[in-house]
Amino acid sequence: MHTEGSDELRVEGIEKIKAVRIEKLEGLRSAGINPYPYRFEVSHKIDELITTEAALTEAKTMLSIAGRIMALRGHGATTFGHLEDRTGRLQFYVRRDAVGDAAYRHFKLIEVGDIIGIRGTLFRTKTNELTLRVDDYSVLTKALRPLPEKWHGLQDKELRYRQRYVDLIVNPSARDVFYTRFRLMDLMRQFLLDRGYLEVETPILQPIYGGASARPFVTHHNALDIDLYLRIADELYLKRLLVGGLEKVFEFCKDFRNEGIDRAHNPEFTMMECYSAYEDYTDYMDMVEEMLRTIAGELTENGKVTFRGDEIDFNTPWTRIRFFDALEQVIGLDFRQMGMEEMLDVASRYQIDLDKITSPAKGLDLIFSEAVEPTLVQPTFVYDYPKALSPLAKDHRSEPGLVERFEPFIGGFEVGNAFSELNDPQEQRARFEEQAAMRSLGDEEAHMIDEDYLRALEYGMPPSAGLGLGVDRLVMIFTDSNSIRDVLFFPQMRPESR
RNA sequence: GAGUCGCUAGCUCAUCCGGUAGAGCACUUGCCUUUUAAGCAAGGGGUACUGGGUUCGAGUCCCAGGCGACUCACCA
Repeated sequence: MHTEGSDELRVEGIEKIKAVRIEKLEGLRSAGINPYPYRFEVSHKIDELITTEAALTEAKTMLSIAGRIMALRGHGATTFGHLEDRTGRLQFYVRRDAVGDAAYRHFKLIEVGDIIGIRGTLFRTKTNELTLRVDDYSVLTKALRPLPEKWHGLQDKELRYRQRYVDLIVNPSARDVFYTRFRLMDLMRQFLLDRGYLEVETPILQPIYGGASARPFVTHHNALDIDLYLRIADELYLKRLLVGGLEKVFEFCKDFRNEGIDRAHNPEFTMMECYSAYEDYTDYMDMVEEMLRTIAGELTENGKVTFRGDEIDFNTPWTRIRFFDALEQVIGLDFRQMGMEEMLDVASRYQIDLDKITSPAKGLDLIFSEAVEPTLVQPTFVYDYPKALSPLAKDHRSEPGLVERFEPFIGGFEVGNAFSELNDPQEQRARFEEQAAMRSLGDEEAHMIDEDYLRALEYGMPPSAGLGLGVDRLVMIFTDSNSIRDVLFFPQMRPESR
């Protein structure tokens, strides 16, 4: 790319800044220095230097670290700067008489944002800052663009989301969120592996979508000439594996739902779904409680997190309340025997759009979301849901009209969904047919009839508990993030114009 | 989807009632061998999101569009 030439003087703005940096890059090349070499021998990460300083200084150990230059302060024949690697930030000190005239001259072609490796020994400056005295350095990567302002960092949320790589360079708080995210996923994975679960993978491209109520993305396979759906859940595949005898399985499942984007929703998001043969939903309430207590214990000092100003405590046993009891507790009415008219009256008190109440079950669902959910700040299980809302859950063993289902709530957020899994193939077929009827009435989110899944159930699926946890939402709670975009590296955005 | 707010230098932000578009950081140049938010000094850098309109004159007022943020409504 040749942007220079006769009108070089007219190159301004970011192009001018890049041109200057390219000029320095060429300066390095003409001095025989490759600005993009292949490797560098790193002896220590910066946090190791900090923690083992005394021994290293005592032994005058020759050290090497690598990272990005975040600050430079030149003073003629000396230069101070800060180098940052994944573990921390360290001051370095370059002297002309230590590195030599030529190397010092070439060092002037290095600037903030470049990645370098340095070798030297530790000392403390007269202001007592731990510093690496540089004997020798290597340019590792020349950067052509300047970093954002060092004090305020990158503030513009749009830029932070679109150019996450820059956000991660300059905003430590952004890095922290993602370290927490992936540590949480590791802890969840280890918790399940420790209990004999097998981590599996199931299809993302599915000929029939199911396992949740949502509109899917559709794509097309050319060779087979069929439409395929990006999965909205992996539930029905994991339960096929239970039929196959795998007994305990889980998957970190990227799901895709073709719906709106807002603070709590991204078109692709991550669920963790797990299933265990010979257990039921009460076992899984215990497990979820223990899992989150374990995770909170590892991620926090005291098992407590602050989310939107509320302190959430994972140490104490969770509140467990039945769906209708929760409604009664908040609203003061028994919804079990309530007629449609009275329900509509209640719904109108909570500013619910009455047109959305297409069935008694839907009305209960909406009233619950509006009136009860926001009150469930401390970890709470709501259980024993109306059957009509749960086509994949098993009938309640003693209460007709209910299913053995629970949802964990934290910080006013629904963070998951679990049940004793319906494994009666005839009952499942009947439930699918109800869904199909709703579909034909125009409910695009109702389930499709999955004949292969029914065939699998006909071979026999052991009594099982199943659970889906919304990973993104849990990360939001553990990082006190207000938006799902803050816990996804690359949230979905409209394409940049131009 | 609705409402509110925002978009000015690479970044962070000013520009008061419509009157020549400014600062800090970054960058360039000079000086400087323990500095540190930024050593000291000087200098360069602008399609004010886009397109219309009003006006002698628009970053500023009006209209339309683009992108985003926040709040609300719905789905995890």
